[in-house]
Amino acid sequence: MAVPQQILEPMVRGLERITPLALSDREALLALPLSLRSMRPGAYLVRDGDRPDHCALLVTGFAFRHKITGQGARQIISIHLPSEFVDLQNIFLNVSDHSVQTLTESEVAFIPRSALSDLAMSNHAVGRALWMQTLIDASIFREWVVNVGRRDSRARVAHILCEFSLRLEAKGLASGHRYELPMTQEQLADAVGLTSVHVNRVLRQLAEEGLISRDKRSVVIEDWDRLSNVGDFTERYLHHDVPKQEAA
Amino acid sequence: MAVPQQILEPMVRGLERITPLALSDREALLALPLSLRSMRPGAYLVRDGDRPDHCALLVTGFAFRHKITGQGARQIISIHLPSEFVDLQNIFLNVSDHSVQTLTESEVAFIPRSALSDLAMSNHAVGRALWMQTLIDASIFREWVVNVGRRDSRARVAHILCEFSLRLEAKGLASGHRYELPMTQEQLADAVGLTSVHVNRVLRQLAEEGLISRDKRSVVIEDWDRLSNVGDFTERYLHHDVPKQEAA
DNA sequence: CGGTCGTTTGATTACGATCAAACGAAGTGG
DNA sequence: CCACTTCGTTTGATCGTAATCAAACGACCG
Repeated sequence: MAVPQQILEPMVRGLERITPLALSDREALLALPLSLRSMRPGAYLVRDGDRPDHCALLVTGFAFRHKITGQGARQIISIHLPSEFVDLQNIFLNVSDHSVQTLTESEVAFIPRSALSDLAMSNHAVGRALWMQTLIDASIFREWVVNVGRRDSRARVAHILCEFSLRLEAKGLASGHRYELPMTQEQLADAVGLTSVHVNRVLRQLAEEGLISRDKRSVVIEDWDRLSNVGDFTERYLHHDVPKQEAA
Repeated sequence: MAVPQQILEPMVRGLERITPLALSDREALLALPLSLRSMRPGAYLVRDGDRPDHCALLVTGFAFRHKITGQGARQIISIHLPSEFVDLQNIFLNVSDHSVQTLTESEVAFIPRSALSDLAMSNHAVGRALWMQTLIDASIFREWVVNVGRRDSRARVAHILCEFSLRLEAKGLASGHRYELPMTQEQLADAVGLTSVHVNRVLRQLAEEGLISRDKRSVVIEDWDRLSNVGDFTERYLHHDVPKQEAA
């Protein structure tokens, strides 16, 4: 269980990787009101069509956003790691256009929309950081359009494995291209626009070729160069280098 | 050729459809410095990897954003109508993660990044409006992920035809579900993740069934109910109703 | 120990890609 | 003004990737 003062701290550190924050900015963020709830795997944080009065922040655990088509097919639109906002767009958009569910047992901080939007409007640095976070989210959506629209099955799976590795490592949640993938193959399939049967075959083949190894949910990228090549992976879209670029 | 004072006016009206602006907010937007350029079809406004020092606003004409995969395939990520910003995320992201090209002969206003970000940070209403515009862009990206990830070819094409119709009508650029589609079938194919050959067959079939009719680039949606049903189209993701919802 | 959920494997099908070619419209230059 | 090119559309034939259908297996859990 997260200690109260530490609940928002990783989120603040995440924003600081995007843009500099003064001590007062950090304190304002840490002082945000919130209600903390434990959620079981598969619990809904937001439903398509909701008019949420709060934004959800993952304190611990993983979550995903998705939409269901009229034919009942599911497309997963993004995966979220601990310390990330899962529906920051609801700070200003009134009706949610998609659903968010936990992947794992999670602790979720619900922050009132008004408190978040007031802070974003009154504090320039915080507003800028939150806005930039939504811009980076959008960049990842764009890459996912490309992934499902123009890559074959091998590349799609390889690409998403590379993305997870870098995002987890950027948060210090993994190292050495080794991590726990908190998704079933069916969820992975819905993230890359394939069937779970086919994802299974692709994963097996990537393992046979020595690009990755797997055990249960754990993934090790054994050959980053070849896997990122197969997955046509370039990290620019993650914008992990934003502050460094500013200095350049 | 646009008259100087009127260059930014449609953009301002677009932002006002999103969130209320005071007279002073409108004047601040209209006073933004810009350099206006005429561009031929296919001209690049931004290139993947650029560090732009300005944001591009389409004054007249149409444009699209895209990425090219390592295998040379192109995925179109969004289409932009007159009066829209085509790369508003570059207000805060330093390196562009995709390219933007005109579809048609266009007039483009290049606004210095610093002028736009200074205004967004100093003027709450303008900042909020621009932020919301980037959030709506992101919502459309999410729907496109679903479109290319989980819909069959008929639905993909029908869906995008419905989207264009509503977006054009919202700007007063079309009415009666009748409009000029400023794209080749190959560009349409790259937007929906298909080949141009297959898009051609789908369009022909939709026309044979009486859902649409076509002549050159002009499209008429003859049966909105059936086409939106085939395309699994729901307009929520366009967030055209944002202000009305606020009042509710 | 049965039951559920997720993974794995095999057999067959089908949707959209690919390859190929003709056609039409618009633009260019002799 | 007409040949000629270029670009986009259209149609046909064949191919291949991933979907679908089906079933067994393994792990975890009550």
